[in-house]
Amino acid sequence: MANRSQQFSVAVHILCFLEFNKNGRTTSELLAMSVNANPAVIRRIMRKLTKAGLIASTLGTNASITLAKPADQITLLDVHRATEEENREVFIVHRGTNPTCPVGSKMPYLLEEVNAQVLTTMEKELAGMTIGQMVKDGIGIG
Amino acid sequence: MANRSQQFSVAVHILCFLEFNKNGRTTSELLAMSVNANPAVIRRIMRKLTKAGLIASTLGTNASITLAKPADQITLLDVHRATEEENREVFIVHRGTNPTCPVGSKMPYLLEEVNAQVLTTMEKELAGMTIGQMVKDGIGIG
DNA sequence: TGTATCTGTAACTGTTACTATTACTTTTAG
DNA sequence: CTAAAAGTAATAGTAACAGTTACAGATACA
Repeated sequence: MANRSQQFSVAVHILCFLEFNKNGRTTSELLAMSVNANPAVIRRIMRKLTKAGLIASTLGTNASITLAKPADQITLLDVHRATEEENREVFIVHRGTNPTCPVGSKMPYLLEEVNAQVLTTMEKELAGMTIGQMVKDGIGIG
Repeated sequence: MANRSQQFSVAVHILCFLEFNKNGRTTSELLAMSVNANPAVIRRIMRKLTKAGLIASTLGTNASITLAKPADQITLLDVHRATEEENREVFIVHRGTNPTCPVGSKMPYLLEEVNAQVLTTMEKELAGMTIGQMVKDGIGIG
């Protein structure tokens, strides 16, 4: 498949952590410890989640990070779109084909069609899963 | 998504070309011209397709490459499994999480479950598409 | 039987995209 | 005013892939 980033994984992790720890204060450093990554990496992904309206954060000494809406209303499709917006390919469509060849000239279009179909199916699947479910079923209410 | 390789794309291209040109002789150099890539790249992918029983090739002066079975019986799932066998992740599962954290210790397993579900759905979709269809509908019989 | 052609394969290089890291700015509670 | 934490940018390190070169192995054909 097409993208080699763990941003989706880490984003789901962040959101699950926020739900799990909703009664405590969560900082990027705390998240970094749970994910086992650099705080700057966490903040880089947070930026996307904030832009997508999934989390909110405050600044200053007692700064904290929280979910921007109930965990049951955050689907994995929301997370996927937030982190992989630029990358809409399930597999990389090779576009540098030979335009003078009857096959080569049509392949990119055909592959784009295949990709679109698969992506749609995949997104439908992701839309049925929520952060709330994952925490309830997989981690338990903290 | 998880893999940044165009091998699936090129593999589909190769198979479509073989079906389209089934009355002519196809060489790796001809394929390389259509794909617009180095013949060695073509042969690298051919190796996987041969191993998967999708194509057959002969050696020597009049060597040629052919489909090993009717194009209607080659699904995109076959192609996907042939090229992405080692890469069973739709997104990269981050496994280096903190094992002493109640969230971090469970995330890899939870993400693997999500991945398995999405992958299954995706594979079902790919199983419904064949090389035969693509050539018939998208390129036309040569 | 020798030679040309083409696949099979291995090794190396270049490129690209991602994570890790560092450092600095901005904001806000006390 | 100071400390703590998010926001952000720039750089370095790393890993995976495509591109390339080179050569070995097989076979048709003269």
